[in-house]
Amino acid sequence: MATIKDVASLAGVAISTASYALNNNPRISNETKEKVLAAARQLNYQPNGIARDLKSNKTNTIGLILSDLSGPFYSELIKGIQDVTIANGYDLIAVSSIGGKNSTAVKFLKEKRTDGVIVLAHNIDNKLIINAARKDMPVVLLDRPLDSEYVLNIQVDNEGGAYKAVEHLISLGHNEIIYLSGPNNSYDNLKRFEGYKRALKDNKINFSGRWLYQGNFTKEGGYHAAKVMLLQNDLPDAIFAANDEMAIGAIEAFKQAGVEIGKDIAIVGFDDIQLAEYVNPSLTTVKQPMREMGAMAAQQIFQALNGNFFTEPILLQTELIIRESCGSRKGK
Amino acid sequence: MATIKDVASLAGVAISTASYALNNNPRISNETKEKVLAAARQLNYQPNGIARDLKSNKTNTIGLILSDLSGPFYSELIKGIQDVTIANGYDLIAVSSIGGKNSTAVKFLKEKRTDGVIVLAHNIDNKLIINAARKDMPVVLLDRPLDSEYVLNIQVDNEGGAYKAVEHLISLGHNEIIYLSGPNNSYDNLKRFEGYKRALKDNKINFSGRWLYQGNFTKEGGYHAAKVMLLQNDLPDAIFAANDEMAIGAIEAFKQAGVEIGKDIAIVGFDDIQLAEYVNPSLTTVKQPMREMGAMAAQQIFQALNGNFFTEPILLQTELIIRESCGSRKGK
DNA sequence: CTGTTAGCGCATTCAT
DNA sequence: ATGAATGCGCTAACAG
Repeated sequence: MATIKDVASLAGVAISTASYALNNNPRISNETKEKVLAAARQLNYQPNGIARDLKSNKTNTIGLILSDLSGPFYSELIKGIQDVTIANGYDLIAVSSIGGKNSTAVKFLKEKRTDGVIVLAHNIDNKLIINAARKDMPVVLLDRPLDSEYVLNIQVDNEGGAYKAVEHLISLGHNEIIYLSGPNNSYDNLKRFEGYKRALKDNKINFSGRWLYQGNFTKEGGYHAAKVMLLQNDLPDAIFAANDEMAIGAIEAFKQAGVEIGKDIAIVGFDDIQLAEYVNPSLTTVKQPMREMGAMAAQQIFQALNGNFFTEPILLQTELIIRESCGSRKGK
Repeated sequence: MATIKDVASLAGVAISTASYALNNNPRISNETKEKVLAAARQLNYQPNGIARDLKSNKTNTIGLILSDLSGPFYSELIKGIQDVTIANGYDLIAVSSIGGKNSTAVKFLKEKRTDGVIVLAHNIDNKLIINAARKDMPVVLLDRPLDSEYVLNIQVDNEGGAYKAVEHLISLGHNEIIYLSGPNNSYDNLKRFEGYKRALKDNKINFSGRWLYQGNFTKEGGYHAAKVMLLQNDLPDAIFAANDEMAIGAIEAFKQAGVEIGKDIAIVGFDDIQLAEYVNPSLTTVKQPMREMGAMAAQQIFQALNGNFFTEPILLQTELIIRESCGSRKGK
C-alpha cells in the first residue's frame, strides 16, 4: 500500500504539503495540488483510515450492537438507524454480542472504535455500558432503562402494549389466559408480564401460577410449552405470548395436535415480525414502531455528539394489530 | 481516557514496561507486573484498539458486506460466518453497501479497516474489489465469479438449481412456464435464467418472449408482475420466480384475484427463505446451503491469511424443496 | 529484568 | 505557498 509519504516523494513535495493537497486545503496552489493528485492517482493511493482515526480521535462511525446479528426482527430497526446515520455522513457497522466477554461487541464498547453505540442486546451488562459511555461516545439503550451519564434511553411501552393485548383477549370473553414468558433476565419480558397482570387485575381475574409457561423468546420454546399444555390435557382459553416467535411455535404445536386456533384457543403475540402476517392463521400481535425507534436512536446519538443530552427517557407507543389468531373476521 | 502512558507513570515504570506487563510478556517480574496491573485497574485503563491496529497493521476483524443489512435472507449465512470467525478469534462486523460510492462498504474496502472481506452485494463493482484485494486482505465473493489475485469465489449452483425447479414444473405437466426475473445486472439472476432455458430446451419447449416478466427480486415486483398477468387475462400454467420474495408477492396477487395456487397455477421460488414455509400455500422452492456457504467463506479467508489461496471456484449444490405451491400432497 | 527509542500513517502547528 | 517537526497510543527492537 502506498502511503502519503510515497505520494509526497513522487510529487517532490513535503508530506505536509501532500496532506494539505489531498484534503483540498486552499493554502496549496493549484499547480502543486495537481502534481500531488497525479502522484496519488499513479500510486493508487488510499489514505489509511486507521491512522486518520488515531490522529483525529474520531471514527465517523456508529456501532449497532445486537445480541444476534441474524435475527429476523431487526430489519426495520436497522433501516431507521441507517437513514439517519447516512444523512449525517456517518458509517454504521453492526456487531454481535455473541460470545459474551470476548464478543466483538464488548471490544467495540471498551476500545474507542466508534463515536457512538446503539445497544439492543440483553447480554451486555450495565456496568460495561456505564464504563463505555463518555461525552464523545454516547450510548443509546434500547432494551432496558439505565440512568447514567451519557447514556440515553429509548423504550417501547411494553407494559401498555401487553395490557392492550390481554384486554383484547378478555373482551373476547376469555378468562384463563396463559402468559408464555421470555427469559427472566429480559427487561422487556418483565414489563410485558406486568402489563399482563395489570390487565387481569383490572378485570378482576386472579392470576394463577399455573398460567405461567417459559418459552425463552424462541420458536422452539413456544412449541415446547404448547406441547406441555397439550400433554396436561388442560388447555386454557387463550395465550398471551411475550413475543411472536414463541406464539408461532405454539401455533405449530397446536395445529399438529388438531387444535383449532382462533376457535379452540386464542393466541396473541408481541413484536409484529414479518412472519406474523403470514402464519396460518395470521397472528394478532402488538406492533412496535421499530423503524421510528431506530431513527430516534440515531438522532439521539448525533444530538448528544453535539452536546445536547436529552436526558428524559423516551417511551414509544405500541399498536394492537388484530388478525386471525383470536378468532376473527375471516371466521376461522 | 487513560492511556498506557498514564498507567506507566502511575506505576512508576517506563511505557514499554507497562506495555509488556499488560501483554503478559514473561520478561517482566511478577512484582512489577502486579504494580502495573494495579495502576491500570485504578485508572480504568482500556487499550486504544485503533492505535494497536495501526501499529500492528492488523485489525483482527473480518468484514461482511451486504447490499442491505436488513434482509431476511442472510440469517443463516451470517451464522455460518460467525461460527468460524469466532472460532478463529476474529471479530465480525457487518456493513451495508447502501449509498454506493459513499457507502460504508466502499470505505471499508478501500481503507485498510479489516483483515478480510466477504462480499454479497451486487452494487459493489469488480474494479473496486480487484483494487482492494491484497495478500493481507483476501476478499471472498459470494455473488458472482471474478478471476483476480487474492479474490476467492464461492458460488451456489444457480443454473442447476433453476434447472431442477423448472424440470419439476414440467414433470407435473406444465408447458407454459413464465420466468419471473430478478434485476438484469444480477449474476445470480442470469444463471437462473440460463437454467430455466436449458430445462425448457431439454424438454423441447420453445421459450417465448411473452414468458419473461420483471420482478426485480422484490415482493412488490412479484406482486405487480402477477397483476399484469391477470390484467392480460392470459394466465400461464406455471411460474418460476427467480427468488422467493417475488414468488410470495405473486402469490398474494393471485390469492386476491381468486386464482387458486397449486391448482389454477403452479409457482416455484428460489432461496428457501424462512417465509417460504409459512406462506399459504407453502412455497416449493430451491434451497441454497447458506450456512455452509458462510462457513466456507470464512474458512477461505483464514486459509488465505495463512498463505493458502485456494484458487478453484467452489460450487455449492442446491436442493429442491417441494411444498404446496405446485399442487401437492396436501391436496390443495 | 527494565528503560530508551523508533516508527506505524496521518494531520497540524509553527517556521520560513 | 511550502516544509520541518511533533504527536495521536501503542508495540518491539535494541541496549543496558
